[in-house]
Amino acid sequence: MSNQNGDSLRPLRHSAAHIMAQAVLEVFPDAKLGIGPAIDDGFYYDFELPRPLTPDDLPMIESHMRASIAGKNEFVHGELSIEQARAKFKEQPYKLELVEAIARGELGTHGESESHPSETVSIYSHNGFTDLCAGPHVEETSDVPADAFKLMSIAGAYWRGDEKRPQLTRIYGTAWQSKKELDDYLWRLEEARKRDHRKLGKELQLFILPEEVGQGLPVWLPKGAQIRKLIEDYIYQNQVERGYQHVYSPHIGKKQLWITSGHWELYGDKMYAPMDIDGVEHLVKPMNCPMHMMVYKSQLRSYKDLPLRIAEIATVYRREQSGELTGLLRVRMITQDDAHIFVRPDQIHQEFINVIDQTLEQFRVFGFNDFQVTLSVRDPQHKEKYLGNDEQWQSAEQAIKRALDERDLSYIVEEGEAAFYGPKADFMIRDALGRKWQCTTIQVDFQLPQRFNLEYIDADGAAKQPVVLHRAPLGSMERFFAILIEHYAGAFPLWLAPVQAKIIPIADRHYEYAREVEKNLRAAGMRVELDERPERMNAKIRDAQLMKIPYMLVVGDKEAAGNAVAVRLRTGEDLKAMPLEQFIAMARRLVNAKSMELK
RNA sequence: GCCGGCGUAGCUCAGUCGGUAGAGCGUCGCACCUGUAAUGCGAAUGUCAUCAGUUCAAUUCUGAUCGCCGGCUCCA
Repeated sequence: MSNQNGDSLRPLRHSAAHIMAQAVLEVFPDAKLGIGPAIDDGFYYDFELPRPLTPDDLPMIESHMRASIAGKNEFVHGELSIEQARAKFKEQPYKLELVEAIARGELGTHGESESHPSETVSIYSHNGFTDLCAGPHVEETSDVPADAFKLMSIAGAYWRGDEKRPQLTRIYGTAWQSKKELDDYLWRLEEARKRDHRKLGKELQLFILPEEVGQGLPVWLPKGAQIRKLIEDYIYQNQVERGYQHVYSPHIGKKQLWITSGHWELYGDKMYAPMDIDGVEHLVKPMNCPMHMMVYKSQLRSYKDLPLRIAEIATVYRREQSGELTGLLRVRMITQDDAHIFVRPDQIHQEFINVIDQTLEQFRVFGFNDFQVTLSVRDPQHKEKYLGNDEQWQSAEQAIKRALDERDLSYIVEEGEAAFYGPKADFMIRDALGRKWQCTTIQVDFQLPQRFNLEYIDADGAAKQPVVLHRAPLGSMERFFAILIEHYAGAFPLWLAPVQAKIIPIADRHYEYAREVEKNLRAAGMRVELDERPERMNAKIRDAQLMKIPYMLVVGDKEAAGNAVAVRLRTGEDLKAMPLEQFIAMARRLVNAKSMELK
């Protein structure tokens, strides 16, 4: 979770990490130290320990930390030559590795982002403990308030993020200026957990992930499926208005399709094992690209046909690592709002703008205004890793940059993060717990047109190669739905609410009128349910409230007499009785406007 | 996949220092007929994740398996 204090809290968190490292060394004198940076909401430190750590060990480490804090020891900054550092950290193999990396210029030496070979390393010492550290730190240990830090969890983390290196024990902690800030932070975490899509998905009966079906394979329950259908209908309509043509394609196909596309070689390990069908290997489709290439090739294309926009809300299957699966955010069945746009090189820029506009429009409709854009470009040092010539890359990267600039989007450029087939722009959204997830991707592709021999006949009569734009504005239905649930905390706007209104008769004698109301609202296109359980009105209101249903329509003697409904909003507001026709008109207006409001 | 934690009724959870388990909600039945967040009474409900081992006896101890949760880029 980011916050404005992030930077000012860095020294405090850095120091807390150091105090923790010393505490761990007091408990485990043989521990080997990895790294211990300050992070968004706290700090961590990686250790190689003689035995596995359990959460029960944390209070003991915390109490060592408190003792250290009470000692009021100064943090002293120093510099060592590489030689001195090698001697100083000779018992600490991980630190030594970092010293060598700094000497070679693979790591920044003083916190700067660029790195270059260095003659010296920066160190900090307190109370006889010296650590390799760029800093900054607080003045003394007691500047870390003893009641404003907490060790949160233990995790495994590969040394320098590399699966092939040893796995160290990571201890996560959080640290703040005051106990109140810590309590606020813990409270925010608690609130975030309340809107976790996995919890709400269960409570609101939106989806399940049955063990019997398999990991990462969701089953959408009626209410969740209703919402998804509404999202898909919106996407479909929006795309038709923007000149897209929708297609359907098979869920399996010959393996050769993905060999041709190059995906098999790169992502073969993430695909489900090929199946033999009459002696020919087939794959469950891991991406749609080849299918849409077939659509393009189904006839000879003219330059006048471009851009040709081929869309499909299509499900693909990918074998994501089991440990990476998270609710609906990371699944093995992925339904993309996919499309491939075939353009002439001179159309890349305009079409990129079109897709950006489409993405922003769609996000806005769903109530999102806060995301982070990254532009992934080629690593200029290793141009050989990418397909396509300099001119193509430069013009494509420039086209994307100009498009982002023209739409006033700030973005981070990530060199070397481009796909091998072309540059891309990604949009990230945060979930309730502050984790960032990629939704949108817009990619330029020079490779597929070549691999599939795509052509169009240009104005001069010559056959030329189109460029393909891959794009998925919302990303996947699964991930987007998860983020949507958390964004609204389950209280969906009227146009998306699976049940828009609950009809609540007060007594048995009102059932007949209640059924009439139900019939009229259904006829008016509303999604309504009638609560006919033998419960009291109060209980029915409570249950509708817990299901976050936008409207509760109470009907009793008065309403039956006046062909009315008493409208209660899920916000608790009472709109009092109004004629049924008036309620329908209000709801219809709000749905058509895709409004977030309920009145 | 790897490290750590967890796995008890549909849901949320308690419990058994080894003697085959309980609450609330939900479900079902009966009564109540109610005006804006839980009416009362009664009933049913579990291979205590799975499989093996130790034991007279395992839901409890041990091991394996499956699943879930947190973590595995963020500048020593």
